[in-house]
Amino acid sequence: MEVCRCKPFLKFVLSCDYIFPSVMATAIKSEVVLENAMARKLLKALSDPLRLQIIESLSGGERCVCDLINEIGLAQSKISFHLKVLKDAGLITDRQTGRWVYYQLNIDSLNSLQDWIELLKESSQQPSQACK
Amino acid sequence: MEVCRCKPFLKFVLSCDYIFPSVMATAIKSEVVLENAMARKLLKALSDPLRLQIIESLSGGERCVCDLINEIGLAQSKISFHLKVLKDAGLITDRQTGRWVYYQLNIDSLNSLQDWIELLKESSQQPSQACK
DNA sequence: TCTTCATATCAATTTATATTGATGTATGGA
DNA sequence: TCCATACATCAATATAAATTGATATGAAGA
Repeated sequence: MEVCRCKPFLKFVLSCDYIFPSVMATAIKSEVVLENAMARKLLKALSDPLRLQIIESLSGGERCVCDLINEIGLAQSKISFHLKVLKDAGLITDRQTGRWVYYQLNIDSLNSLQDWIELLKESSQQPSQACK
Repeated sequence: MEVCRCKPFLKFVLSCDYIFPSVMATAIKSEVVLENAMARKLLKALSDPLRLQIIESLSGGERCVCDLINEIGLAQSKISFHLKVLKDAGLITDRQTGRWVYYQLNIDSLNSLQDWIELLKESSQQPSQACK
């Protein structure tokens, strides 16, 4: 009995939001295989211009919401909304100190995304053909 | 005169749809720096479940639209719509033979995306801080 | 030329996402 | 305890994207 190897090519390993332990912040490769659904969440979060602007801001280091509001110059509710989307995707983490909430870029999520793309590439470079 | 290095950290090099010459199909690294807008287009294109399914199909090799319709089992106009989005993002290329149009995954676009993410990571790992 | 098949495109609708302005919540200082 | 600040959340609206069913295009065979 032969099985067609064309279709499902990405291993489904993780399925929740607890994917990026900040513990492994120094890892170069993520060692974590993203589930497609999680990868899509990351991709969609990054694909918005405002959110990308936030990410760029955070790439300069930790920022509180008020910093971001000043840097980007937009309504607070707007910034908060997009911070939530980014946080839900695992791209950023937050930390509260007094009245301030500081957000930080989560490099692990970017590593995981790179690895996920790598898998996509690898699976497509197999010489397997036209299973029909 | 000091310039704040916090903000703009991605080089803007290319700005049109002619980014991925199929010529360089064997390159491992893309050698192409994606403009943010183009990167966002790629990210958004990949973030849709149906389009990802199409990409997965195409990772098994070239497919005509009718193949995709059979494999995925959805309306033709739907498939065509998403193929267009993927093509506009540079993720796939097409080639017509008679009545059939064959689509193929463009690995270069994935390389470029990986490199773009790499830049994002690198810029955020600089010890530059709090320019305010 | 007429017909069929493969695919693209379109207009109308539905669904998802983002924006806005307002209100809620928790913290710290007076 | 009262007020101001920092941020989150919400309801209403606006905008963008996807779906649907129909029609258009263009190639190939009769």
